[in-house]
Amino acid sequence: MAYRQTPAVEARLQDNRGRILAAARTLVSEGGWQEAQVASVAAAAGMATGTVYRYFPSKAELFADVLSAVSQREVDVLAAIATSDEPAATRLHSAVATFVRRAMRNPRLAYALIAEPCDKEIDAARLVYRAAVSNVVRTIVASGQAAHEMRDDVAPDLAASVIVGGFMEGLIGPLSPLNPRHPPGSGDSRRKVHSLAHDIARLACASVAPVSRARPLQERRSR
Amino acid sequence: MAYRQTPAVEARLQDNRGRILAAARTLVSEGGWQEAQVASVAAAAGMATGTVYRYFPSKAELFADVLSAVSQREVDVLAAIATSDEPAATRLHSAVATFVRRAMRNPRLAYALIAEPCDKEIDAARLVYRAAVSNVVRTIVASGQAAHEMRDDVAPDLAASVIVGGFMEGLIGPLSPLNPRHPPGSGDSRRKVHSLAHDIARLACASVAPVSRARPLQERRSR
DNA sequence: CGAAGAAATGAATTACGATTCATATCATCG
DNA sequence: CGATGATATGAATCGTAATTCATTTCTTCG
Repeated sequence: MAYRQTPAVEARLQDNRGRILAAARTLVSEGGWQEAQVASVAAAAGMATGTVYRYFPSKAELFADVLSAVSQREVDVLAAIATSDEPAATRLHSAVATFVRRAMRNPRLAYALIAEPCDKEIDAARLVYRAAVSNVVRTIVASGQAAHEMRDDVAPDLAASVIVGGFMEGLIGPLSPLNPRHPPGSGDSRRKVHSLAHDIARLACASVAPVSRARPLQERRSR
Repeated sequence: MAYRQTPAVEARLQDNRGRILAAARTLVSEGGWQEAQVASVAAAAGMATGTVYRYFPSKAELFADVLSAVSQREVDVLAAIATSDEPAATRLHSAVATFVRRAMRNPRLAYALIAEPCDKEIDAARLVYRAAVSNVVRTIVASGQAAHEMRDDVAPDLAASVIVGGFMEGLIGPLSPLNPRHPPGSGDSRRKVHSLAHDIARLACASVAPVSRARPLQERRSR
């Protein structure tokens, strides 16, 4: 017996893993999924291709981990908002607007993670993320309904799905074209981002606003 | 010169093209994208693999055409509703509910075309479809705003994106799991489908309902 | 019928990047 | 140092369908 893992080594291994994740994240955020190749990641992390496979069993798992790391942070932010003691509508507005604003801080990355066409396996990982976000929103809606601050004639899961789908789709347009890139540092005219966030959040809130008894139900129509 | 295209031949060619599209559509609607292989399509259409390439330049274009054919029908249906002379809210409700109901008639196909992870190239074609649907919805919203029947403090494009993203996401859950399959013919308890459609449509309508002056803006909370 | 060109065939080729693995290098410790 | 096992390397391999193309079969018309 001439080997037992040293803390120094363990640290290096840990660090390598982090470097791989960071490199992968950077590549995606710069070139989208097109650049997301295992060999490129390895090169960017300063190691050989095969080494990546000592840390991740497959490309799909590697990028699923990237997705999950980035996403978990967002979910945490939303969860914090969701559990604050504001009224439900306020929390919903804040959650949606915050999500939008944060996404707009790195549009290329957000676009890649949310909407850009990518490998089937990676795409599948998005479902988990969406479900997590949807779950936080469901929490808000459910509490709003319990407090009679939100319409309670729709299941909270359904309302949450619709809201999440709505604000994500609303984001895609502004994120996607990768239009005239703004000089780095200006992010995107603060004003525009802010008002986009506000608009999307208003739409989200409106969909579950309490039905005023005064204003008769909109659609009479059946088909 | 000993050849000039005969109408009979032209008809056969045309027919072949149709058979390929039909076979492709059937395969997707039965097995999702997993079954969507050029060789399978050829076999299902009763011809050799290479023949498919005499009609379509690539797999991606073939399936993009399938997508576009199916989608165009839906867009047409929506467009008809959009141009009826009902109030805007009625049209919106009807458009959304109709879309949902129709999608639920063939959940497997709808799921594949709307949400199932698939090839990058095919996924890209979905954007075109979504844009077309969104465009119809935009029309409705814009007219509703013009008639002061819908809130006009959001750009119609944005509202349309949010609405479309919302109802599509709301659909995915019910479509996706491919849960306990219902015996063919029952489609899915009519009642359930109908109420799902109604619920989703209500959420969509609510997001652009006019802001009642009485009830102060959403995130302020009335009291 | 048969020449000429069109269309169909399907086995073989290709493309492409993920994944492997024999080899080299590094870390530990007696 | 040198033995032992861990870790890293990166060129070679693999897997999977899409795509091609030399050959065959069908159509047209003199």
